[in-house]
Amino acid sequence: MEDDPFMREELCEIFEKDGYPVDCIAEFDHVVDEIIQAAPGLVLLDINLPGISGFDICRELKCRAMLPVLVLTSRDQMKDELHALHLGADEYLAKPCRKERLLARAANLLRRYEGRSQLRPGMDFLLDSQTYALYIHDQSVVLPQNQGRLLEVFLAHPDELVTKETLCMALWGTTEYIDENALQVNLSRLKKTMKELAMAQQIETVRGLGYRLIAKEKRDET
Amino acid sequence: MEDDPFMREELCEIFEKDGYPVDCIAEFDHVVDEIIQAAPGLVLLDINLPGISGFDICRELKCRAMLPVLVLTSRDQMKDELHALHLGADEYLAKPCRKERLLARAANLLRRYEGRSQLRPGMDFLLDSQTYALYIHDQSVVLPQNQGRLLEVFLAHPDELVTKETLCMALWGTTEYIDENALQVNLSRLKKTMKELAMAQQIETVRGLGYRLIAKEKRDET
DNA sequence: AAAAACCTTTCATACAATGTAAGTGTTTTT
DNA sequence: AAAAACACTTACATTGTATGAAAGGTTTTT
Repeated sequence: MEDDPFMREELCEIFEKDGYPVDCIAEFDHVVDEIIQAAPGLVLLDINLPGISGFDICRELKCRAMLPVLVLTSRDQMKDELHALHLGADEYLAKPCRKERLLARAANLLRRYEGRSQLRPGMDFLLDSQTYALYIHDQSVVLPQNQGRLLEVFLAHPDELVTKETLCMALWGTTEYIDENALQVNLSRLKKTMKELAMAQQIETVRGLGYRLIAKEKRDET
Repeated sequence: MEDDPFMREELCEIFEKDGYPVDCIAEFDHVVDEIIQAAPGLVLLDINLPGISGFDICRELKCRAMLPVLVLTSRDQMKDELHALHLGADEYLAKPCRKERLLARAANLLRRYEGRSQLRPGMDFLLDSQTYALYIHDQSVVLPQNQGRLLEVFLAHPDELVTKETLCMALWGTTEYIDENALQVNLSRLKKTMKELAMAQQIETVRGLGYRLIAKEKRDET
């Protein structure tokens, strides 16, 4: 995705010379749909697009598909970099940039995602599993440990049922004794912050069995 | 990494039976270099190693590479857990331990780290100005507010002199009264964490005037 | 050597995170 | 309809972390 025709040509050439098939996109309506349709192995995204924010595209892409995204920009400001990483960009390169470096990064990304690229149901947020920093809607919040651990478990099993035992394990590392109440309190707190952040996901209760993370729209199916 | 040959054999078997290729390490010189060279998907680390501290290895590993680390230790050393988690271990299991549990944790860690890009060209760290989450060396830490604010100010003026007034402003929003001591204490704490994280930048004191953030190598120029 | 500027540690306080306990709400069973 | 089981939320006490005050140490300057 690149609006400058000259740059676009050059990028295409670089990759095609190396044997990669390339799709160029210069029109940016419904671009995410298009990309998902095309199902490429890697997305090269220029942040400086006319009339539309590359950040928004990046975020939406990362929400709807598990694809490696390489962000290109001339603005080599720290702030943009941060922003991009929040939105899940995998790499970030300032242009101009040597083509060897670009190809190396691209190859690296492709290798890393090999066999794993896939469309993913609506995740509109990112959770740093080390700090439990939660990035959503260009906001970021640090979750308390317990809430972070719980959300992490749900993310590892999207749409699946998660038993109370599993959740207790994640919190206290033991299956022996399960403190139902403490778990409920922590879940309640997590739900509250999820609501406050207007997340598109919800924690659904499966009476007698456990819980499940589910997109809000899906709530009434089943 | 395991010194006991019997245990080592057993662990290898468990994982190989499940289809994971395994490298065993029983010699602990330059072990971190070796690990980084081998670039495994997961490190299994015994804390009780002869002649060397598993904690140190864990810390160094986490400084220099983004790898999931699963710490193993005997059950009676539970208080080590805190220590290990502080050094960035991702999981902590007491042995003996059922192999299903071990495999589950390992699989979970592998999943969690998969696709997580922490390569950051240019600056070797990033600071989220909302949460003060600091990303460095494929680690992430949430700084206390004051340390975050200070570092933020320095980032806004890289290599430039920053006066004490400016810093106090950032901390307490006033120029009227300046608490030199409190500022010094907070700077001291920031320096400490920067050292612990092995950051390539340093805060340099300009006697009588203020402070300056500067790359370590540059320190002796001027 | 003495003074000035700066640094770091220790301690007390304030605040946030967590578990306990109690009370309320909601299903399911009788 | 009542009772029981399960789930949710709030309030409070405890614990742990972040912070500033104070004191003593170190480096630089005179």
